[in-house]
Amino acid sequence: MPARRMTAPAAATAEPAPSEARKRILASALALFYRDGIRATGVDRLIAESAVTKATFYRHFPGKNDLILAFLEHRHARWMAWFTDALARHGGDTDALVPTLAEWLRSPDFRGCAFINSVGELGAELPGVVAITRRHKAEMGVAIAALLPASRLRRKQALALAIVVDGAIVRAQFDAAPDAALAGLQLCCQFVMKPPA
Amino acid sequence: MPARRMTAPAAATAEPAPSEARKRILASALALFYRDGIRATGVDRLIAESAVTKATFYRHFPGKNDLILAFLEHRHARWMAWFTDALARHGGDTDALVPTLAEWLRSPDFRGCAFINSVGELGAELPGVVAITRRHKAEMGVAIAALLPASRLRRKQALALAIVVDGAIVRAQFDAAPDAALAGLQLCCQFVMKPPA
DNA sequence: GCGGTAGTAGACAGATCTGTCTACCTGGTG
DNA sequence: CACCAGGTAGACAGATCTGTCTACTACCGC
Repeated sequence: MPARRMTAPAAATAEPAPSEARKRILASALALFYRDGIRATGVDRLIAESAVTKATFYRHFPGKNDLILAFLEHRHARWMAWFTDALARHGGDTDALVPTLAEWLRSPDFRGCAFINSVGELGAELPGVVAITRRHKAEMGVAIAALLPASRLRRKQALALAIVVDGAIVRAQFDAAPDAALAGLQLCCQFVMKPPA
Repeated sequence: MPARRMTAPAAATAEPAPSEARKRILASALALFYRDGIRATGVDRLIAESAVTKATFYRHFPGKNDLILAFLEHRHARWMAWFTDALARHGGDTDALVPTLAEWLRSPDFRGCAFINSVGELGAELPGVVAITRRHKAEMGVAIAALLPASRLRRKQALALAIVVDGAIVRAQFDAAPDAALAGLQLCCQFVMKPPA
C-alpha cells in the first residue's frame, strides 16, 4: 500500500489534503444542512451552491450519507472550538456559561443544536448520527466540567449543567426570543452551584 | 350556512364528528410521524397503513401539512393527559417528576419529544409547528408549576424545571440508556428544590 | 510526452413524493 | 325514489431526489 502523498508533512493521520471543491461542498453542507435541515436539502442544491458538478460531488462523497457524517464531524470541531474559546473569554468558570450561550442563542442564524436536530431527523436511519452526537455531547460535558471547582459534587454538577444547557438550547429554538432560555439557564446555574447547607 | 350535523349533541365547538377513516389516518400519523419522522413518512405509506384510498385521504386533509398539524394537536392532547395523570399517580409533588419521566423515557418506542423533533425538522417551513410547540411547552410548564409548593421561588423553580425536563428528554433520545438523563433530572430536582440557606 | 487525478458539463435512469382526476359503489335521508 | 356524502380503486401528472454515465479538459509528477 503506497503512501497517499509524500508532499504532506507526514502527519500521523495521513489526511489526503482536502481539495478546494471538497471544501466548498462541505461549506455548503455546513450552511444548508443546519439552516434548512438535512432531508430538506437535496444533493442538487448542494451542488449548485458549491459551484461543483455532480461527478465531482460523488467523487468526494460516495453518497449523501457520507456528506452528512462529514458535516457533523466538521460542525463538531468548529462548535467545540468556539465553545471552549468563548468560555475562556468569559472567565472560564461557571459564570461564563450564560454569556457564552447568549452569544450563540442570540445569533440571527441560530437554529438549535445541529446534533439534536439530526438525531431527531434520522437517528433511526443513520446510526452514525447517534454515535457522533454522543461524542459531541460527551465533549461538551467535559468542557462544562472544566469550569467547575474541585469538590465532592463536581461530577454531579457537571451532569446537571450539561442537561440544563441542552434544555436551554431547545427552548431557545422554539421560543420567539432566547431570553427565557437564558434566564432559566442562569437560574439553574445558581441552583446547581449553591449546594444546600 | 346549514348545520353540519344535527345528530351531534349540539356541542359548542361544533366538531364535524370524526369518521372512521379519518381516525385511522390520524392513528397512522401518530405512529409513523413519531417513529420515523415527518419528512420520512410519505403520504403513500400513511394511506397504505390506514387502509384508506388517496381520495379519502385528501378529502379529510387538504394536504400533508394539515395532517401534520392535526397530528401535533392530537399528540399534544394525548401526551398532556398522560403527563398529568402520571404526575398525580406518583404523588403530585416534585418527587413525581422523575418516576413520571422514567415511564416515558424507558418505554421501548420512546423517540424523544415529537414537538422538539418537528421543530427541528420543519420549524422554518411550517410556522404552525412552532406555534403549537410553544403552546405544548407552555402547558407542560403549567403542569410542572402545579407540583411546586407556594413560595417566593415558585416561578423561577418552574422555569428551571421545565428546561431541565427538556434537557433530560433530548439526552435520553441519543444516549444508549435513559439512566444518565434520569439521574441528571433527579439531581437537578434536588438542586432546584433545596434553596440556598 | 504520458498517464493519472481532479475537474466541467450535462444527459439519463429509476425511485419517490405530493396531489389530481375519473369511474364506480353504498348507505342513509328527505 | 332520488340524491349525495363518503368510500373504493387506481391511473396519472409533475416535481424532486439520489445516483450513474459519457465525453471532454487542465494540470502535475514521473
